[in-house]
Order: sequence, then C-alpha cells, then structure tokens
Amino acid sequence: MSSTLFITNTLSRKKEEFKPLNPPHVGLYVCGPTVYSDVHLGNVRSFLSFDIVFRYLSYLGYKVRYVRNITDVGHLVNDADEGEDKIAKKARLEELEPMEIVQKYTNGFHDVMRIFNILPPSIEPTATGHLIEQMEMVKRIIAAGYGYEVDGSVYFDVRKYNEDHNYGELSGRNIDDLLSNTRALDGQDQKLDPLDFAIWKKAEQGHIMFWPSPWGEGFPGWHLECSAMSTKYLGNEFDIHGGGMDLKFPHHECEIAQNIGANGKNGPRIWMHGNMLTVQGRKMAKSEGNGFTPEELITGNHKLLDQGYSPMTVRFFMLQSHYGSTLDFSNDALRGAEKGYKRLMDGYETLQSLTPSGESTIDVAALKEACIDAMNDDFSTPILISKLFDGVKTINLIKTGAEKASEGDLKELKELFHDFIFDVLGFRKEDEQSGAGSDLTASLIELAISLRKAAKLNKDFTTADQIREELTKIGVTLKDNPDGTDFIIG
RNA sequence: GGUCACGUGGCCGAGCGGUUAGGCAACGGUCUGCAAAACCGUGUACAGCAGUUCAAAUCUGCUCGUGACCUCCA
Repeated sequence: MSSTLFITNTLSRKKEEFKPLNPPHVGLYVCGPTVYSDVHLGNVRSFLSFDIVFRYLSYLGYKVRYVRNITDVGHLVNDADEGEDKIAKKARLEELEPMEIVQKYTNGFHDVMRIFNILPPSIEPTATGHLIEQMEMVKRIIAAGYGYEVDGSVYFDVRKYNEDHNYGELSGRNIDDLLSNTRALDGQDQKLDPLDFAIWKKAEQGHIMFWPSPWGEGFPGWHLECSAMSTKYLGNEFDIHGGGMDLKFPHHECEIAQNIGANGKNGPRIWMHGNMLTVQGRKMAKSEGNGFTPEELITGNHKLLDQGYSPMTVRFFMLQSHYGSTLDFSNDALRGAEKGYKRLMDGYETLQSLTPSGESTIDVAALKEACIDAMNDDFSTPILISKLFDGVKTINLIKTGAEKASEGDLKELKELFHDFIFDVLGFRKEDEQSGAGSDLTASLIELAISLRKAAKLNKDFTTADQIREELTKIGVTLKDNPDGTDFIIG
C-alpha cells in the first residue's frame, strides 16, 4: 500500500509530504478552547478535524503526542472593559471565583468532546499551570532583544523582529499594510510601535487573576501560552500545529515570532488550519448569536433547527466535507447526513451477517487502497466516506447474491470497515433511539404485532391495517420484512 | 481600505488539465396482500466574459457575487 501522507501546510501554502522529525514519534499541538463559556458547534468542528488527524496518524502506526491546551487566563475583552481578563469579567458577573468558571466550562468542554466521540489529547496543559514557563519565555525574548518593558508590561518588538525575520509570513501580511490598519487598544501609547503585542501585561485595578513576576503583578500575554507549552512538551521544533483559520492572525503569527524570538526556532514544521462552520453563509460565532450548543442541536430546541440531530449524524455531516473548506450548516444538509449515516451503518450491520462463498468476485485490497489514498491526501474524509459507500453497495450486492465473497475476503472487509468507521472516522454506535422505551412498551407492541400477524394469516387485512394505523397514530412505525416485523418508536 | 479564500446539478459536497466522486431529494424497477422500509438502476452542473492548450470545472486576466482575517474568536 502507498503510505505517503500529504498535508496542506498553510505556512508554505502547499501540500507537502509528511516526514516526522523523529519517527515513529509525532508531535501535534492544537489550540484548545478558552473556558469562559459553552463551546458551540463551530468549536466542535475544529476539534473534530484534529481528532481525525490524531486518529489517522495513530492508525498509520505513529506514536503521537497530542497536546491541546486549555486557555484559562489571559485573553482580553475588547469592548468597554478593555484590558480586563475575559475570565475575570465573567467571574464578577456571576460572582464566582475565576477558577470556578474555568472548572465549570472545562467540564462542559470535556462533556461535549465525549458526546461527539472526540478523543482526549495526550496532554491537556493549562495556561495557569505554566506561568513559570511563560515568564521564562518572556525573559528569553527580552534577552534576545525582541522584548521591552514599560511600566510593568512587556511588549514584543515587532519592528525589531521584522528586521531579522519575517513577521507576517504565515498570514501573508506585511507590517506596512498592518500599520495603517491598527486600532486603538489598551496600552497602545506604551508601545514603541502599534504592531507590538503584549507578552506580559500589568494587572490593573480590579483585575482578579494576576501573579507576581519580575515585572510586577500581572498576567501573561494573549499569545504566549501556546508558545510556552508547545515548546515544553514538544520541543523547539515539532511536527504539526493546528487551529482554526481565525487564529492564523494574529495568534499564530505571534506564536511564530515568540518561538523564534525565544528559542531561535519556528516551532512547528507544518501549520494546519481548519476552516469555519457557517450558518446561512456566515461564520458561526458567539458574537453573531448563531451558535448552537450541542444540547440545542440534539434536542432541536433552537429557532434555526427544524428537528434534533444525533451527535454521530453531526459528526458524519462534518466529515463529509474537507476540513479546509467552509461548511454550511442547514436543516436540509443535516437531514441528508442523517440518512446517509444510517445507510453507512446499516451497511456495516449487513456486513456482519453476510455468509461467505467458495469464491470471490470482489476486490477488498483495491477498496482498502482507495480508502488509504483518500486519507493520505490531506485527510480527505469526504473521499474516504464515498469509498466506504462503494463498499456498502458491494455489501448489499453480496447480500442479494449478485456478488460473492470468500471467507477471507469477508474477514478483511469487516476489518476494513471496522478500522475506518470506528477507529479513523471515529463513529460510535448510537443506542437505538427508539429502543429507549421500556420493556413493557416493547412487550405491548410485540403483542400488537403478533395480533396483526394472526390477522394477516387469516387474510383479514382490514384488521391488520387497522392495527398498523393505530400504532402509527401513537408514533410506532411497523416495518415488515421476510423474517418478521420490526418497529420504530418516535 | 489591505490580505486571503470561495462561487459546482433541487440541497449538501468532492474535484489540483483529459477517465462515473459520494450522500440526500427526484424518477424508474425489485420485494410486499397493500404500505412503509430496504435493495438495484437513472438524470441535470461547473457565476459571467475573454485568453492559454490538441484538451479547462480545473491554468491566466477581467467582471459580478459571497465570505474570512486585519480586534477576543475553533
């Protein structure tokens, strides 16, 4: 099999062959959530994209150290409360300790990840747990001549840095363009240049989260934690850094500057950026008010949703598009995904019940190669899914007898489906929604079904249809098949 | 205003110069007492205008439209 993985590196803007620095080990860093409010589906898409990266690299046999941080301090709000820590602000509003907020939303985040079957990372470091490392990094940046202190705050000297290196390489900007577009921010008058950004910020009056430092009491700059923690756990140079497209500038640009400034190295070789989830063509974001929480999505309790959708339906929906493309969220698309996902899983179930033949008319090896090729092409889950549907068609044809599969081929096909559906794509069998009814309910329905069966045997179709219709009215759908009658509640 | 994307058939969504993407819906068929479900099969496309090429959805230019980033944001 071809095992060359290509990944789109947003730094070079090219698809590059993936060559780990220290095979079989791979270092993967992904920007995690800021835990000051509930995560929405847009966030989920991003973490799902990198869940696939983690899963597929593992499938290929790499030993992946996957680091995904929790941002529990340090991001500023931008409105009237300029300079105040987001988490601190929320804490005051709800009269809770900052770390209470952090804990609450961290728990919520983990719950959501579990719901969508997104695997936990190998290390999940917090910003507050790495203040020492961040201060040390500030010191190194100052020592290298790229940082300066003004009244308890330390800023990164972008202009100086740009003389030696290339600020804006990742996002394709040049600092002269940027200059004409900067807006008034807190501390702007302290900076040598409007482009400079804080790597340590003095705690103003009323600020709740702050720590002593060589520059006075304050807190780390907005971009510093990822540099500090990726360096600590993955080294000055590592393989992949991922995050949402909206973090490219300034966050990731600043990370690169800090890495080079402090360590003399870029940090990651490959940058991967996941694209946005949109709603009616617009980015899903808290500020737009168009974000669904997972709960709203599952229950369908949201003004933009016609019905509820299961977590795996949503997972399937998202994986039917490439992570680098925007994906538009709509009821029609979700409904389509719901059916498609069911078709795939039904195919998997059918596969389990297939009986082997003495000969084989199918080519499992070719299918497997097609699946691997799809994933090797920049984690193309949509292509992989289309290949699995080819497999479903084959499975159904085997069932009807139009195709034949030997015992060995069947075994391989089962392995293939299991590996790709559950391990790589990360789907999970969902409980039969319908089966949620009690044993008593099920027994009563079975009773009705047996009465109907008796009526059918007597050719009393009027009674048979009446039973079926009455059941339909109370939300029970009957499905006749050669072996008997199944039912679905709801 | 600057930077960067995108515009594919009823809907979603692949496509990276020449071969059917795929799913949903629609239509036809098989099965069934009927129905539902299931299964099999089938179609319509590349925003517009020029250009490059034997060949363009795919490359180039222009036009129109949409979006992201430039400020916290996955």
